[in-house]
Amino acid sequence: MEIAPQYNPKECEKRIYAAWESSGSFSPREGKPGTEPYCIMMPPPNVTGALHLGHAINNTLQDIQIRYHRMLGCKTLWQPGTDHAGIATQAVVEKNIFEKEGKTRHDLGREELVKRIWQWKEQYGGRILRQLRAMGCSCDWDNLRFTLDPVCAKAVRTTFLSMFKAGLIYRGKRLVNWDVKLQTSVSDDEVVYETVKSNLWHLKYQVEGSEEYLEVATTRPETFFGDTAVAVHPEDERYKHLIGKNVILPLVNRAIPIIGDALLVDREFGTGCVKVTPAHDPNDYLCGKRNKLAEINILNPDGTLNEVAGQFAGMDRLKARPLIVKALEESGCLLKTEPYTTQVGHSDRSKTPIEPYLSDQWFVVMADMAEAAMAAVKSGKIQFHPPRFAKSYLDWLSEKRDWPISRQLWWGHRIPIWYVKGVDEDALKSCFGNCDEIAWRRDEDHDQWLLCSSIENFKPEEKLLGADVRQEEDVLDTWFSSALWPHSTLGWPDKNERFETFYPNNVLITNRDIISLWVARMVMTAHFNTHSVPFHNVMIHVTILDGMGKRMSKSKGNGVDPEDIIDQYGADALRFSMTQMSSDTQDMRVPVQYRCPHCATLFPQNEKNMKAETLSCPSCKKTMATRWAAEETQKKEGLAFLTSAKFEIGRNFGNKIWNASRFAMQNLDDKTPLLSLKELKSALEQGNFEPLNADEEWILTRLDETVREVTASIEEYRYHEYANKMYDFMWNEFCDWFLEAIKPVLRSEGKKKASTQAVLACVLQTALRLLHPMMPFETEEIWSNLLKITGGESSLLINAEWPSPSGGWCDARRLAMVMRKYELISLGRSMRSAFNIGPGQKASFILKPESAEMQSFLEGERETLMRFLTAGELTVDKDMVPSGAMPCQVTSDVAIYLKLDGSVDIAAEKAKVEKQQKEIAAYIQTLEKKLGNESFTAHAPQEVIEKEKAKLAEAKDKLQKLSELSAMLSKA
RNA sequence: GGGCGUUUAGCUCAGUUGGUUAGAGCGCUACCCUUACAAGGUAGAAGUCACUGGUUCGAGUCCAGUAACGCCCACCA
Repeated sequence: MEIAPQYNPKECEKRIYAAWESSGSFSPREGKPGTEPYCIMMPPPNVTGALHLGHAINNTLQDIQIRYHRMLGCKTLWQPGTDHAGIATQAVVEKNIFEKEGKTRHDLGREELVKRIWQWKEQYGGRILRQLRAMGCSCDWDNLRFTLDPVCAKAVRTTFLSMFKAGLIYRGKRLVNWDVKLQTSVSDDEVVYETVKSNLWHLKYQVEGSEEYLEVATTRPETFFGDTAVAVHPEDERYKHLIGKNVILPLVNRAIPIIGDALLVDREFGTGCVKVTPAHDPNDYLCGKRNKLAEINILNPDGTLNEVAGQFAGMDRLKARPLIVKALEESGCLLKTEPYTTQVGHSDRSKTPIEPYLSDQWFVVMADMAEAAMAAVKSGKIQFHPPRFAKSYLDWLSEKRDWPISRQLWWGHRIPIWYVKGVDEDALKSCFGNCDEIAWRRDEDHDQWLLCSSIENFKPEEKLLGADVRQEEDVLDTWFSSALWPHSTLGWPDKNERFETFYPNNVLITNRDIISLWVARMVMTAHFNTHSVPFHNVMIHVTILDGMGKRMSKSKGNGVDPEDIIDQYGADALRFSMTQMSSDTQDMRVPVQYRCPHCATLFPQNEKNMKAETLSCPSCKKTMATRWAAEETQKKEGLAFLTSAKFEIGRNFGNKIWNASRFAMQNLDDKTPLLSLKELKSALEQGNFEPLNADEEWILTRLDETVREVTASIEEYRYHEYANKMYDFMWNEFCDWFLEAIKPVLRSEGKKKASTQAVLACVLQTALRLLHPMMPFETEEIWSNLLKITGGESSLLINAEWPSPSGGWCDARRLAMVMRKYELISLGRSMRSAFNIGPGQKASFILKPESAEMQSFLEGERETLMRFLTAGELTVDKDMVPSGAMPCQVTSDVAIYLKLDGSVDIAAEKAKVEKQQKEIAAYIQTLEKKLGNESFTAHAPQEVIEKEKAKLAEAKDKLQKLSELSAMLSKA
């Protein structure tokens, strides 16, 4: 069978993924006896978004757990899905429609806009699913969920109704973060603060009936139309006497009171006087509540000033600002203007400045649910990995601020509330009285009923004839449906087998930035709906940063498409590199480069070129488009894609595995059994094979340890350890030593050959199983080749059993001798190099072991030693006495001499030996000092003392040999 | 302002309950296309473990403080 000398991911990835899918391997299947079901919910990405490397690491780590548990034999479910992402999606579609057709959502109307967004979803919603498949994610695609689909919608309505019945849902006027562009409120979490250079305007408010005036400062002068008081500190001697009097607002000549408020006013700041605008500032709002002040709204929903602003009514508040300042100045009420740098909240979605705005909103009462969610973590029912992330979760929940859930959008779950006027309660009772799915409550303030129902397409107006019935226009915050994800996707509230099997989920794997937005809310709703935790573990992984240390994100422009990496390096390379990066301490910097489509030159992405539409290649000077290019014509020049050298390690490792396997398979045949570690062990015990040689004992022992360590690493979410252990085992132990060591046996035709083939096949197939969760495509490809060559029945590695160690291959003494052999080879090679003996040139070595046991071991290993050392001659002589000066290296129980034809520079050799002597003498000194210290021997554990003693003995042996060598060189 | 984290080789990062003569990959130097692999092999150079103090027989590892950087939360008119 011909196997290519390089692994080609493109050739096999699609084919293998199709094979997995068509075999039904992604669907949960009956678990083996003694195993528990295992389930992970994929954090649902925004349906119209594109995944970047942050998602790639997230999904790689999930897939590793899923594949590992599948191999353990668990009934395994990875639930995939996407999120409708209310604001983000609607904003994108609205913008697109406006650009193409010049129409706003109000021109289109609700029904049409929602229809358009669904179309958009159908058109672009496939991209992330493609990306996930390209990455090799083994999710249960047959049960793909979407937060707006009927299953999730039912869960949303049911939850809302239960909360309504429990009195946890209320409607109230609140100051919300108003996005004037999208004309919706956004939650605190969706507001980002940006530093803005502005002014601080000092205004003069004349005290009524007095010559005195108060000086107040503001960054938003237009809000003075909404002022309903001026606050001073009640203990402030400067102003105490004015409390209770009024000041006259300039231009509008409205009198407002001077009040004392110790909470709002910081005496040290500015003038110590604060204008109070309850309807447009969060702190002022609270102050207004405390002092029962009027709330005057100055804005229209679109951000223009309303009639309160008199001559400025109808103007955008930002455009009106300079005019208002001018008017104030002309009226003599502007005292001064000073430059001021301030933090202004911006909408994360539309990037426009947020206006605090008073409006009617729906809220969920958090107190009890937050308490329960905190208890779930405090009691250990939910564990964070690493544990420190529990703190940010608990801190956020402890604030227990009510959750504003209404959004003035059209894309989302419409709030299942109907306002009913003109009927009495008897009418409601007679229409809906015996229905569990309907509840109502009186809203005295508006002389109406609030009717809530979980019934799909509920049409109360059809029953309540003659009444004034109107459904709430607002939709629910996206996080409301995401919060239900762990149970809604499993079909809750309907009783079903899937829910019973997989709920609670085992682990949630996510990034830390949504611990409060999402994780906390899932725990709360899970408790409310199911009286259970949604999952037992929360694994928080590293954040991917760009080369400048900034978080990778789509909007920043530094996001790298996983498919770009896969295109260049392959999915397994991406996955391996991601896994290896995934330690739990540091975030991972991934320096990003552009790749020129014309000449393949790589050049770094930086602040300057990050958002450029086109770039010119620093090498060939040709133009290329970036993915920011607005015009398709620009892209015809060629599209630069983003890449990062970080993934070369994965590709190189993949190629190494490929070639090691290729070599192995070239040396196996259809008589070679594919045994597990335990099967091999028992076959050996039954005498079915020749006894193991030292290298075989060593590699099997190492493999056993690797199985143990790697299993623990995955179980405990130490992914980078998993990657590194596999890397070391495959590259440094399996390839560099073992494969080299067994080459002669494989080329021979002796009795031993079949045994060595069996060992090789066992090690290879075990390693493939261990690697599979991390590098599924390549291992699957090699697996199928391996089965063909050894004549095994065809099967998929994805469903193979996870290895378990066997143990008892050889004792520690034997292992130490093998390691000594490798050490001697390294030392010998070092000498070759030091004396400029070329790679092809044969050299002569003499080994001088201390013991007869070592002598006989090394005799037995003569062939390997000679080959690894490219030796033409090798003597093992316990009683050897060096004839004249010879280069030498020592270990504690064997010395290795290099025989040279020409003369040796005795002085140079002596200097080398003396340098080593010095080093080792210093080392011995520190060890002796340590061991001679009574406190050490008294305090340190016995184990450590023994280890130090062994080190000392070994160092002394080594020094002894160096001294002999030195003495000999002096005589020469 | 509050919280969390980071600082180890030129770069990106490991370093498990303190027991290290401090590791890896990339990059660098020298030699090698040797019949699995040049996406490779062999040998090598390279670090005052941010700084200061403390605890300890012993500190990269624990404690306190300082500095720089990053993230989250809150936000002063």
